Amino acid sequence: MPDRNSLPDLSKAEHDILNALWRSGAQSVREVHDQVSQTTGWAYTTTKTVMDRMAAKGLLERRDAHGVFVYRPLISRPQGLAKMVRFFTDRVLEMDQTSVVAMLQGAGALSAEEVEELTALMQDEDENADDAGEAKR
Amino acid sequence: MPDRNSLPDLSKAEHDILNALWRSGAQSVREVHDQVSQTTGWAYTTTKTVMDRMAAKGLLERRDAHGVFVYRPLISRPQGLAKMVRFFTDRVLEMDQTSVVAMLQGAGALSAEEVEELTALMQDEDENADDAGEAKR
DNA sequence: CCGCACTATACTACATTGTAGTAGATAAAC
DNA sequence: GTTTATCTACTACAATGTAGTATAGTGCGG
Repeated sequence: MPDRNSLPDLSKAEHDILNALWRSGAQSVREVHDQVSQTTGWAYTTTKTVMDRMAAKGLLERRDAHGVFVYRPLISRPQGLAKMVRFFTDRVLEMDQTSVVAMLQGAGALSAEEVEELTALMQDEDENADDAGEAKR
Repeated sequence: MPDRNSLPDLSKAEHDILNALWRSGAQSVREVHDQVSQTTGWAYTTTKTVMDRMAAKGLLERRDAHGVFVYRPLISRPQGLAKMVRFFTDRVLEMDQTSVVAMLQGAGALSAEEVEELTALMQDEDENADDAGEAKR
């Protein structure tokens, strides 16, 4: 498997960027910015900075398309969601994740395949027993 | 109303601390640390630093109890949850919040009163029309 | 009584993230 | 070709994540 292992722990800003990319595919900073600025209110350079840092970290792939850089997400939505859903259920709500996943499915927030992938990922993590203290990121 | 207005935007670490306090009431750094370190793996001083910063920001009240400082949360769980649930539904999942709130209720993650308070808070925010661009924090 | 060990508290430190401004390079428009 | 709009790169600074070190009480073994 090419994936190092252990999903990335995404920040809020990173989620916003990824959402735009997951929604509409690979895009330039400008295109992403036009989407996220609506909800975030960010300056254009903020979007740019976050995206570049993400590319540097290997979260996005940056490619020159006729003079302009286009960014492509290197992780799938379920992969990105896993940690966040995990944090949300375990640490914010202190509840079992099954209800949440069930809800996602019911509400149509994720496609059937996405739900399946997400479920598998979260299960993996359980097995990896990433209990406290070890291996931060 | 004593509350300035607009709920705080809590970080993940802050949520962890607050959860311990909401769960077991006002506690010393040591007591909180014994709880959160299990899931976070933090060093004692990390817990301390975060809690002190929260006190400085007015999220916690710090009081000397016979030589040891005891911290008390200054916001309720629904207040703390509001922004996070909001972010989660709007930005991470891009879905309507009603399903989420319904699920919280169903799964017993929140008490009936908490759900009610949370619902009211999120509604307020909607009305306050805190749309993009203005008044960050 | 006195110094030692333990704990609490305070200060300092350094990396990452949040959020952006400014300068230089290009390309498009006159 | 000079001006103008973009894109990209570099820089900046505050907040957060994560902790180490230094100092001050405090109770214990002697």
